[in-house]
Amino acid sequence: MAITIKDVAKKAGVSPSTVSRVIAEHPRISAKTSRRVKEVMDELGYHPNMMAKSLVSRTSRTIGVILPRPAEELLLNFFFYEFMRGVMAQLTRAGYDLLMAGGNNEREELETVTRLVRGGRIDGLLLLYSRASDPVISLLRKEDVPFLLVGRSLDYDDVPSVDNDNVQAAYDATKHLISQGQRRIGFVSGPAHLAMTQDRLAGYTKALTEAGLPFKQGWVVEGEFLLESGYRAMASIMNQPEPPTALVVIDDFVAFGVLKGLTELGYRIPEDVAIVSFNNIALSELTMPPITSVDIGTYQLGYTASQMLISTIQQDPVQQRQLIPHRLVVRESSLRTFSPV
Amino acid sequence: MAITIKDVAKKAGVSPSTVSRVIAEHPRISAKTSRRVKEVMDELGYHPNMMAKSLVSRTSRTIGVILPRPAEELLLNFFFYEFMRGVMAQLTRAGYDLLMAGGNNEREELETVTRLVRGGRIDGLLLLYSRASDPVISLLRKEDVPFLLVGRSLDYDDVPSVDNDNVQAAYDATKHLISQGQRRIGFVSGPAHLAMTQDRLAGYTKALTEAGLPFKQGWVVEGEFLLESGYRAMASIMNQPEPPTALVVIDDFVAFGVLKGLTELGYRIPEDVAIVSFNNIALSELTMPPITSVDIGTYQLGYTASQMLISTIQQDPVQQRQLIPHRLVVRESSLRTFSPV
DNA sequence: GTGAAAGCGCTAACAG
DNA sequence: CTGTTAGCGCTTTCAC
Repeated sequence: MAITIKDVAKKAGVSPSTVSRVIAEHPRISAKTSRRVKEVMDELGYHPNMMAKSLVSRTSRTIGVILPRPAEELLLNFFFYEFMRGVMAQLTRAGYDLLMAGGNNEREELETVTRLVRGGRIDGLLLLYSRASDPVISLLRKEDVPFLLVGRSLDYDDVPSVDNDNVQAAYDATKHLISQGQRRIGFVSGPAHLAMTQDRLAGYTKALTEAGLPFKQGWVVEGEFLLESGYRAMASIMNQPEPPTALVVIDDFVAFGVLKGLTELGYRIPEDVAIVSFNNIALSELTMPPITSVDIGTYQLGYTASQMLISTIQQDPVQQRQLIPHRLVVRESSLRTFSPV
Repeated sequence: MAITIKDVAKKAGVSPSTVSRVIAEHPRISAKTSRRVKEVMDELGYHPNMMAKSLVSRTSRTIGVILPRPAEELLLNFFFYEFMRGVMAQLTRAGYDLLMAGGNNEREELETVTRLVRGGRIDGLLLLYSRASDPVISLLRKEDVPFLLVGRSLDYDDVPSVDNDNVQAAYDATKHLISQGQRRIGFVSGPAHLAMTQDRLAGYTKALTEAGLPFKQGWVVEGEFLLESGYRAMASIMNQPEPPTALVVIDDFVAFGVLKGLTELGYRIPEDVAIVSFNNIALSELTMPPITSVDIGTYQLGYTASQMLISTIQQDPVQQRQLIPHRLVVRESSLRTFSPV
């Protein structure tokens, strides 16, 4: 039998309510009593029963995270651990725990969320994706549950979220290529239904337009976040009368495929084709040549996401949408000067 | 105010206990009542309050996972998501939730575990590392909390765990090189204090010995699970009078560095130096050449780990230690025949 | 400043 | 087969 508040009370010669007040740091409690009770708690190794506490307080000091299904985003593979470290760092600081849940399909997912929310297991929810017309978001809004989206909702623009400025990031990446003297710049894209893809494509287009460079439909290939995606894209994109001499690639993972495809086709990087990519995963600097990539601040995304969510839960004022700064990490794959033509 | 068991009871014209019995699928309840109550539950959108349930049942149907600190294992970056998917799949099936916690240092970590265990928040714990003389394990044993280790404990051999047969895996990998005609085989190692490193080194040595091949101290380099580790190792290992013509590398991540180091030194892979590695992360097939790697069944590790832990919690008989099968995925980096010498 | 008592939502004897 | 009753461990009025 675990030690309860009563055991502490008895040994300290006070009432259970006093012990409770000491735990809650109630102001109207004498310093002496407080000290005495704390001593006894230590002696006995007392730890409050969270279930009882939650039952009466109607909060769990726990936030939920739905583990995305693999189909959704393969890039999570390299994103998830770092992101969760950021989340955990903030949660630990704030004294919250994290409950991870999931479902094998949309229906199960919705059921899980309902169960957790209605069952009082979580005080808020962190969402790691942004599908169009997401029933989970509708549910959370209806039930008035605090939640926060990592990314951007395509349906609502008043959804609390933390994100990168993907338009600006792609703009910067493209600008970088332009500053290297590139004029024929293509774009290897991701799934078109993702906000991230749309935003990065927009930034790319914007940079081209501003610089008065041509935008060619044939220079833009849509792909998946898959191993082969970038690889395959090369056959089609480079097999044109006037192929691009530089590529903005949606993600490092895809960029590895691009690199491989180009090499096999006999192109040299960056001499024949320069490459800029996104997400800056640990391996970007290990390829040959190392890939220039936009660091999206994965840890910071997680840290800020949980911070905002907790603020929402505690009804502190928060801005609806926060942007995490990105940073272009220039490596050889994009440098004209690296090997002058 | 959420719907409680009382609301359901009133509307269904029964007592709260009857509703409770219906939820628990108690055998002595009439089919009619059961149906009626379930109808009402659906109508009202009732979901049981988990806190109240846990309080009285003294179980939380939740297992804990301690998020390892980054310093511990960088290879977790590529391991974590896949592993967690396996864990979640099994937990969802079994109707358990997952609580993730962590600490910034050993003391905090121990405190967190104590808090969760004593506070009744978790029924068992999944440990993702195996430090020598781990205070967390001592605590869990003392408190008699079900737990399961992923990997192998260096201190106790009666700790419930799920692991790969790393000796056999390294043996197989080395054997493969030998079958390719390799006779001078080196080993790029990881941190020596890890059981995984020790086991793989043992398997490597065993294969050499069995084949009557020389084991040279200079052909074995210890490293970290770091980007530069494999890269740097090449300078020292290849700079010997008789350098190895094949390498067994502790991890894919390190192997990327090895690949890069060798290429820069002017060696061709696999013609001059053949490579076999471990963990088979998604990028192993994207390098040039693609790397032969031992797949360790990451998803399966997670799935089995939670399965075993749940069995332990439910006091079903479980074997203390379970091994997940590995599988050598042969790619170009190890094939002599690929480009005959 | 502290204690007594009621109750959070649920389960589990004990009756009937 | 079902209802009544008594808590699980904690917080929180309401007294004093």
